[in-house]
Amino acid sequence: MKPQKTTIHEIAKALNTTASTVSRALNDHPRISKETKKRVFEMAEKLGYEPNTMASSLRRGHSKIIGIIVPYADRIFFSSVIRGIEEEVKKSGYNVIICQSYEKVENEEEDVNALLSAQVAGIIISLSRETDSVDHLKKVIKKGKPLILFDRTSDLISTSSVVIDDYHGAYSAVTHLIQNGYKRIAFFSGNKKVSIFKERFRGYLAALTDNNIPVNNDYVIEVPSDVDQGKLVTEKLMKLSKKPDAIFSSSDFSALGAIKWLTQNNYKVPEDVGVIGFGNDPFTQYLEPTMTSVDQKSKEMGKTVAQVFLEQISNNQQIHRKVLLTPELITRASSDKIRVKEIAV
Amino acid sequence: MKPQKTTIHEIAKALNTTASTVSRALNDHPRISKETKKRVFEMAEKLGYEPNTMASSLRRGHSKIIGIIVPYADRIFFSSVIRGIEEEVKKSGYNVIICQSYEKVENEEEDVNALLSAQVAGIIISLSRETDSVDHLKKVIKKGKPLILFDRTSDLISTSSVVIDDYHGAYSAVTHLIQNGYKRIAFFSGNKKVSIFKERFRGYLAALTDNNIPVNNDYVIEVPSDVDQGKLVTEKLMKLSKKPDAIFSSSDFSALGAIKWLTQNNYKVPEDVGVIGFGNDPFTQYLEPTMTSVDQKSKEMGKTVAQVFLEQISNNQQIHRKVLLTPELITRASSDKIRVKEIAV
DNA sequence: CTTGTTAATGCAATCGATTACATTTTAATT
DNA sequence: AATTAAAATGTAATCGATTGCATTAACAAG
Repeated sequence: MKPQKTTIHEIAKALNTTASTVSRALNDHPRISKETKKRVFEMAEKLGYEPNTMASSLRRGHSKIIGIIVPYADRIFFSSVIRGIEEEVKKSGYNVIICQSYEKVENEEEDVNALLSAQVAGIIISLSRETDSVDHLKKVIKKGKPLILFDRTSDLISTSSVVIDDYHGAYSAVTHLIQNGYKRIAFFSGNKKVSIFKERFRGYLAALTDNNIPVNNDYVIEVPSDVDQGKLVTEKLMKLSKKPDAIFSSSDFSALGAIKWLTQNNYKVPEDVGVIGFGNDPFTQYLEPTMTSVDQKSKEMGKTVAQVFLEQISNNQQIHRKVLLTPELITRASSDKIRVKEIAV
Repeated sequence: MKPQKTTIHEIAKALNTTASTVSRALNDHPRISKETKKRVFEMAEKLGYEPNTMASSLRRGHSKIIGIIVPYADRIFFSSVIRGIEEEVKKSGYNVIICQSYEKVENEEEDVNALLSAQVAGIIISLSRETDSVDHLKKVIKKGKPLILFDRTSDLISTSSVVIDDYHGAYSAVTHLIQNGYKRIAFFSGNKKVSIFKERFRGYLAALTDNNIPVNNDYVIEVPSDVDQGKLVTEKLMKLSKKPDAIFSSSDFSALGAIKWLTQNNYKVPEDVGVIGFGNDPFTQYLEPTMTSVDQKSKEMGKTVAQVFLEQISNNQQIHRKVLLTPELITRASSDKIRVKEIAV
């Protein structure tokens, strides 16, 4: 009852030839005659041969498996990127191993080690929030394997990366608010030490400046990505003598908190206060009002990451590519003062 | 600049011993002296040794990688199960490879083959909608490897599975509606050929019957899991001479459609019509009103699947376990007529 | 001092496939 | 028919770790 396995040796024996010939035939080696190839394939089929990729990887020195490390696999952004990667690399015969860091560097290190031990072809990673040392990543490069960072990157290491243009995303969101007649625009920032939030802040400032709107420091607040925190901060903002008339948030969740607090306190969104989030989480389209948000192009990001990886693999030199994807502002009701006005007229 | 690699042979050479001793020392073999072990570990550390799990898997005949096949990796239910699995099996040193079937049997077959070729330790799968033949799954069992189905299972194959008790989930949802005073309860079903929807329908019927509420066939409708379809069907329902006063939907999305249509047409939820969805998608908690839904225990399901897998691996016999998880009704505003009344008083 | 016993280590085959380097076969040329 | 080039296949080492079966060393008992 033991699982019988067919190897190239059985095929060889059955055909009265050798494993090397069988191997070459299966790999369509030019030095093997057409008839032999045909016989080999037929016998392989007949014996139910299934290649052992592990053995071949061991010999070849590299597998067709890519390691992906993300903080959490069930966050829509990450799962969407993962989907994009898998979809793309599958075409070239690669599979993906998923590891989760749970936002801990230690886990990241362990994962990198496990993946390298498993002889992955390369590693794709979105760093945990607390990752400040990158020695474990350097190890990947030292082994001569492609390392690609996405979304959460680091300046401490020189390698390929794919991120969205956070500056541009913020800039276009704020510009959109201004064009819709909002003037006192607050900004919910994430931790400004993190590059993506730094960039979004820069975009916010630039949009204001370019439109000759003075920056009000009371309007710039660090808010964790969380509904309740969003509510809290909104409440504080709306107690200012000079209330903001719009909020641009670095996170969909704190933006949601803002909308919730505002509507519960009889402010109308978008008429009284416009709101824009960041991330374009699926829930944004189901809210009332529907929420304008900056889409992070997660699937496209996955696809791009995959392409960079494949490119890196084929020219096996360590060429570092930095790809900047342009995020897309998805305009919905929460920021659309103009249309609301028109309809009212 | 080639990536230098340390193998047990280098360690052996450095210590003037042999690879077998090193191997045994690293694996804490009882026949190796304490001093030797210590020397080996120190040298391994010094030389930056990293095991090649591929080589060891090849020799041992099995790897520490589990294959997971799901229709789409970015659906919250699946990504959540995946997270649960990864979290659990990581403790035992396993990694997971993710494959997507995109709801196609052909892809499923290809994935199974690729995974088997990669010598995975076992396969965990949620079937694609159209999977009616299961030969590719039988192959897994024939190879003597654990096969575990979750959520979307099949009667055509005898193996372990983990699903939620859909009957119970529906039963408790409908009972909850009845207890809240609703009497004319409509049911949005999925395709009733699919077992999970069949079960939910059974639960719906049983709850009505047990409470002496007659079943009205006009109230039972097949609706694709889709917001717009939900709206459409709701409109039809509300045009009946005897309008329903509650809707229990097999899907959060069609339930959302119902809520949207109702509120847009001046029906109050939950006062005029109660609504309950199925799935407890994250968006349900952000709606206005927040939506009651049956939680599918996705993370727990992942954890359970992982445990069944590990159990199967250790007693390497093919014991088939069928686990039925109890879903949880998450009551929120959309079905809570009573509380709304009390607050009004 | 020989024999027996146990502990510690070494030897060599093995997992399944690949590949550099022969060797043999076939076909072409003189 | 002999020579030679080209085509097809075979031999054996290799990838890195594991493991059954010796072998050696150390020590105790007779």
